[in-house]
Amino acid sequence: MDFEPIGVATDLVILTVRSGRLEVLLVRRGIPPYKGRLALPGGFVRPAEDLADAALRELREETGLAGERIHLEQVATYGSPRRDPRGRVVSVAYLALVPDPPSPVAGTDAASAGWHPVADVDPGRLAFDHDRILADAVERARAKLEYSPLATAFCPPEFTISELRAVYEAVWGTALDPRNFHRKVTKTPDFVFPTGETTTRDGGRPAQLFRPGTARALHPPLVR
Amino acid sequence: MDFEPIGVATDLVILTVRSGRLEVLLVRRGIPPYKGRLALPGGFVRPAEDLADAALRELREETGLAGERIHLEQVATYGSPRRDPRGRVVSVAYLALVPDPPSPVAGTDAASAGWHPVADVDPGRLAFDHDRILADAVERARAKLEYSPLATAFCPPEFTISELRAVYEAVWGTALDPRNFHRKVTKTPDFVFPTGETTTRDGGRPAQLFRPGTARALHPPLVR
DNA sequence: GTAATAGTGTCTATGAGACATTATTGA
DNA sequence: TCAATAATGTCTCATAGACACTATTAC
Repeated sequence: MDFEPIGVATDLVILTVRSGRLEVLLVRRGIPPYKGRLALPGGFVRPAEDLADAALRELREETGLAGERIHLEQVATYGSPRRDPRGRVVSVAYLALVPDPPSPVAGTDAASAGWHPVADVDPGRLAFDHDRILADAVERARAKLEYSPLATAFCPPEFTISELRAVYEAVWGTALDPRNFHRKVTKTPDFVFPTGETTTRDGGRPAQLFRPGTARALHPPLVR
Repeated sequence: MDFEPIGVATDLVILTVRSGRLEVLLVRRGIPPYKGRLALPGGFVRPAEDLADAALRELREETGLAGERIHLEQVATYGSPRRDPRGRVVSVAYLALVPDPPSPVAGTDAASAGWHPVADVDPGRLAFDHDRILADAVERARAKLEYSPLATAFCPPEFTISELRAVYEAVWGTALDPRNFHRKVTKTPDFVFPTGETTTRDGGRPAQLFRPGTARALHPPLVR
């Protein structure tokens, strides 16, 4: 077979919502190139490893989270010849959404990993082309909230409509009308299912608890 | 740098609309594996070549079309360890939309390349995992017609509203009301711009000619 | 009681779909 | 004349957004 070997890596954009803000997991690089700079977690794909498995492995190494409660999807592949000064590396970027509070960051790179508000990540501060990758992944997440039940991936297994709304407000950066939001979510078929339980953890009148529904797309979509 | 070399290729899903049908360009493989089977055009990325440039090069080799009038976008990357029996190959799939009638298929692989109605491509007939790649790309095209002005990429430089509607009907496989379609398209800001010219090539009363507008997204979206 | 949040009801403007009607060409 | 397609207008129903109002807890 006639081909030039190229390094294939995966980079992860791991997002969560904490205290009303959209945050991303970044690691501080301990070795050149870009030593000392913040970067997305990632690494090379192993010889017999599927791309998604490589992303899941990185996710586990960085957060200690296993796959069940995690939404993981491919975003895009970045392959400019000069994106890595060490040589030709093509990187497949994945987007992961984890509930708040995520398991404490643990694993081999634990010391250098931490959560950063997406709004505080200045352009040009990240290593490689990770600014672009982060921007593309965040835009993907924002767009998918409209027509998919993705927002529940940011929530604990059981959540209130208010908590779900807080996810939308954090990701979109806009305020939503609580009453219209409640009506739209509960009227969208199979978006969320009531558990029958209630909670007062948000204060005020007890709120119904819901679990993620079976819908894979929202009809009609929620609009920004 | 510590990585296992992996072959990186691009595969193209080149779509057009001909005589009211959505068609895809396929090549018949002359060598193993999958000798004699239909496949998407594609090839390995060169050492100093960007991914999109590799896709453009393949497009030019297969269709003789240069880049200006062509819509090209990345769809997804496929990297199952066993997707190519010859060894580990990761393929970045691109979607290309070309106007009808496209330039005659020419180039090195000309003899084996031809247009096939997407509806006639039976599952399991294509080489490698190209069935899946084709399905993903077609679904991407269908979805993007709703909220982007992408359909104009299937049209000649100047087109009528009827011709644009024929694109939607071919890609979506549904009939649309000509009157409501006309109203929605012409009312969507910057979707299409009138040239001031008319044509009678579709028969009947002369129709205004339009060029693609400057909009990058449609507000509101056209719905299927 | 007050404060806070949950949840329901109502009004209105907008937009989508159905479809009538008129306009302009070729044969 | 008729046939064909283009383009505009009208009607109705559904829904999104604004917001009044009631419900249920903690203090």
